[in-house]
Amino acid sequence: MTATPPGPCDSSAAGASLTTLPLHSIPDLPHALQRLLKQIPRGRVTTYGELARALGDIGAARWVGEYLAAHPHDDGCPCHRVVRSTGDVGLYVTRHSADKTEKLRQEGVNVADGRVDLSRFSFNAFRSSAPLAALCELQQRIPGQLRMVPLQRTPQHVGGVDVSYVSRTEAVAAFVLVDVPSCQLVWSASVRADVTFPYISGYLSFRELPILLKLFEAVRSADRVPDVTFVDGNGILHPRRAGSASCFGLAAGTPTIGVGKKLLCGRVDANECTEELADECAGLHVQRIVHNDEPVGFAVQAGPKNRPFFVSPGHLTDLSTALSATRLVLGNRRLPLPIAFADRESRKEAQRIKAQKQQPR
DNA sequence: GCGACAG
DNA sequence: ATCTTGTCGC
Repeated sequence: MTATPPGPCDSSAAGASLTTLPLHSIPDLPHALQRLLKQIPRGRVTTYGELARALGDIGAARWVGEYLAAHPHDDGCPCHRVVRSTGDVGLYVTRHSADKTEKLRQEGVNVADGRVDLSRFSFNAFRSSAPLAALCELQQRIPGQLRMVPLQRTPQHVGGVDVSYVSRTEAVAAFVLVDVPSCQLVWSASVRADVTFPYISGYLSFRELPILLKLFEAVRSADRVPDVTFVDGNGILHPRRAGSASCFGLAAGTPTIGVGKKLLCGRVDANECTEELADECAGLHVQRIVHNDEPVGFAVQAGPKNRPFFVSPGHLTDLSTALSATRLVLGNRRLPLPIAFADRESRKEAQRIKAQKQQPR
């Protein structure tokens, strides 16, 4: 007998545990960025993209820009030394680019026509542990631990989870329990938590996993664990097959299905896929999503005037199950009902908390 | 200048 | 995701 090579979604790995997802070591990205910032010498500049690269992924450039535009700032802060890759001075934390230009000139950086000559002034020799590169490597070990298997039976209870934000640092996660086949919302719960990891495309799980696990603990305590849970984020429809639905399913040890409103990666197969459809849902369009020559999910259009959504298996489900379960809970809305309900509940709870903070009595 | 990268 | 005026449609 020849050994089976461990491939993506292979079922040879041991049972999932929290050690496979070391949540205790999620890096403090804002702190890492602050440390990099201090390394830029007086009289030199760097770019948002170079800082992102030093953090371990150029994809974090947008967050670097957003963070520096509104961060804890003081007199000694060197954030004026970060400019756009074009050389344009760019935005400043004071909202006045002229302040940034003035500070640069004071330390000998020429600014002509709103631009810096990067070939003369740029600094890129950062010392960094590249925390995002480490997270990327962690993600690459996820797919081998996922179980792509069908559900044992038709689900009777389907869960949905979504996260809303009360502020930049505080989140609310809501869980809804939907009965099948009535599609009625039969129970819901929510939890609050501080969130410090930023949103960076491809790393959503590190932002939302802690609060999702806290939420699922509450679900367990109430003995309301569903047969499968829909998550507001992709499953294996991810550059490294490690979307938030997959990571959540793995960490919680529960079957999950991912739902995205935009296509994160891969391409929509031009051919309508008719085989998976036992066509009883009129006007339902389904097309395969292929990434790196692998089928990873489906684009589902519920109704002719709806934009499609993108469904993929997370953990303890497979492609076929993800689609069939979706059809079980597809109401008249654009999105599967567990996602629509969880979205509504988490927003409602976030609004309630905001109002309560303004009017404490 | 345009397109682009879940939430 | 959130912010946020007006606008469109059921």
